Amino acid sequence: MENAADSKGLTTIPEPTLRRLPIYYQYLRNLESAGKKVISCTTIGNDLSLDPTQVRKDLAHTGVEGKPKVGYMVSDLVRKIEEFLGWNKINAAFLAGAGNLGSALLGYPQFREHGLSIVAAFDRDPAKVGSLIHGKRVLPLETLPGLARRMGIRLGIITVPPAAAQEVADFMVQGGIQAIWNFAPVMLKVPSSIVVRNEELYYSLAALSHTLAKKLNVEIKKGEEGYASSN
Amino acid sequence: MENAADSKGLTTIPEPTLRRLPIYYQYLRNLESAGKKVISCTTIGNDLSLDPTQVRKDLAHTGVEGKPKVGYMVSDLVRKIEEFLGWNKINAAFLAGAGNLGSALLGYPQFREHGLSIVAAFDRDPAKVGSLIHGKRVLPLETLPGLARRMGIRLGIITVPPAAAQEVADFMVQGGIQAIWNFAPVMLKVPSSIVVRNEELYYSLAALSHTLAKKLNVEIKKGEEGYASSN
DNA sequence: TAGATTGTTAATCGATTAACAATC
DNA sequence: TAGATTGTTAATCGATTAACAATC
Repeated sequence: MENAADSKGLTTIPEPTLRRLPIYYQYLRNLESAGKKVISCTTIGNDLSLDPTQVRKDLAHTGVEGKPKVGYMVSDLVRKIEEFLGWNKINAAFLAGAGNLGSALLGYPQFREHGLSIVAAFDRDPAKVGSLIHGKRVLPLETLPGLARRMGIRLGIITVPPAAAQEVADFMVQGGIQAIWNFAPVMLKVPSSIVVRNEELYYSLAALSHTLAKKLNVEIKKGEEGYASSN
Repeated sequence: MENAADSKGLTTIPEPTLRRLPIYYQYLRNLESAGKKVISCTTIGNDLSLDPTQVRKDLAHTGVEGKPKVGYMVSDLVRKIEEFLGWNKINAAFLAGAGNLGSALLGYPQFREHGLSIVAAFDRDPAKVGSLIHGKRVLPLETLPGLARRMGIRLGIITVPPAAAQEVADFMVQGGIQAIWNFAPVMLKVPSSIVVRNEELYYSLAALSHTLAKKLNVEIKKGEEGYASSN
C-alpha cells in the first residue's frame, strides 16, 4: 500500500534496488521477446542468482502487482520499471565534448530506448563545429546556455577534458539544465539543486582489476605452496 | 592487524568500499599534485561528504597506516590504493569489437594510468581488420584465442553487438582469458572461474533518470498545488 | 602537556533473508 | 481442493556511525 511519503514521491529507494532494476529490465525484455507472458519471482531469482524475496521487494517499489499462484505479467513489469526509471518519457539531452568518448555516446543506440535522446553536441574546436556526428550537429560551446534554455533541455552530458569540465558545467547550469552526467574526472561545483552523477569509466575497473589481482595472487601462492610442499 | 583470512587473500572487501576507493584515489591524486604531503580522515570526510570513521575503515582495507595527531602520508595512500586495486601492475587486455564504443575505449587515456593497457583490438569486419585505431592494430577475430594464449593475456573487453557477444566470450575463454569486461547487453555463459563484469552504460543512467523524473514530478505537483490553493 | 587524530570496539541503522498468512 | 506464489511482517546479517582508548 502507498504511504504518505510515497504519494508525495519522497520515498527514497535503496541504492542497491536502483542498481538491480536495469538488470531485471533487460532480463524481462528478453523474456518478452521470447514470447513469455507471465513470470514468478522464484524464476527471476533463479535466473539472476538473487533471493526471490528480494526480487519481490525490488519490484514492489515500482508499484507493480502480481497474482498469487500466477506471478507477474511480463509486460506489466516492463512498463512499470520504465515508468519508475523515467524511461517511458524521452529526456532530451545536450552533450558537451565531441571527442572519442562523446562521439561514442552520440552513437550509443541503447540510450534512445532508455529515455535518453542526445539532441546536439557542443565543442570548442572550430574544426568540429558544424559537422555531424552520428547524425547529431556539433555546435559552438558558447551557444549551449541559450539553446538549452530555449529548448527546455533538462539533462547535460559532459565528456570534455578535465580542465574544461567546470566551465561547461557552469554553462549548463546557466542554461537551466537540472541533471548532469559527468564523465570527466572532476568534482563539479554546482548548486545543490542540480543532480550530478559522476561516471568515470575507470571507476568500474576497480572491482574487476582488484578481483583479477587477487585471483592471480592466489594462484601464484598456490603454485608456490604446491612447489614447496611437494603435495 | 592482518588476520589469517587476510594473509591468504580471502577477505572479501565490502562492495561499497570498493566503489569508494577510486573516489579517494582521484581526490588524493589531486592533493598530491597540489603538493599536499599529509591528510587526515576528517579532512577527507569533509571534502568528500563521507563519515570520517568510514574513510578510516575504507583506507585500512588497503593496509595503509597513519600517525595519530598527524594523519596519513598522501603518497602512502596513493600507493596503497594502487596496489590494492592492482593499478600498479599493467594488465594487458584484448578488446573485441572495434565499433564506436570500442574505439572510444581504445583511446581512453585514463585506462593506462589505472593498470589497463589495451594492446590489440579484434573485429570480424574485413574493412576494419589491419587498420590502426588510436595506435592499436585491429586483427581478425579468429586469431584472438591463439594470440591471447601466446601473449598470456588475462583480460578481455567485449564491445561487439549483443548477438556476437557469447561467441566472443567463448573465444576469450578458449584463449585463457580470466576476466571479461562486458559492454554488451547479454548475460554471458562462461566457466565459474572466469570473472565477468557487466558494464551497460545505460545501467548508470537508471539512477540519474529516476532522480530527474522524480524531481520533475515533484516540481509539477508543487506547481499544481500552488495553482489550486492559490497560496 | 594538551589536543588532534588514529585504530578499534560497541551501537545503530538499513538491507537481505526467512517465515508465514492471504489468495488465486 | 491443494499447492504455488504473492505480499508482508519478523529475524538476521552486514555496513555505517558513534564512542573511546591509545598515541604522537
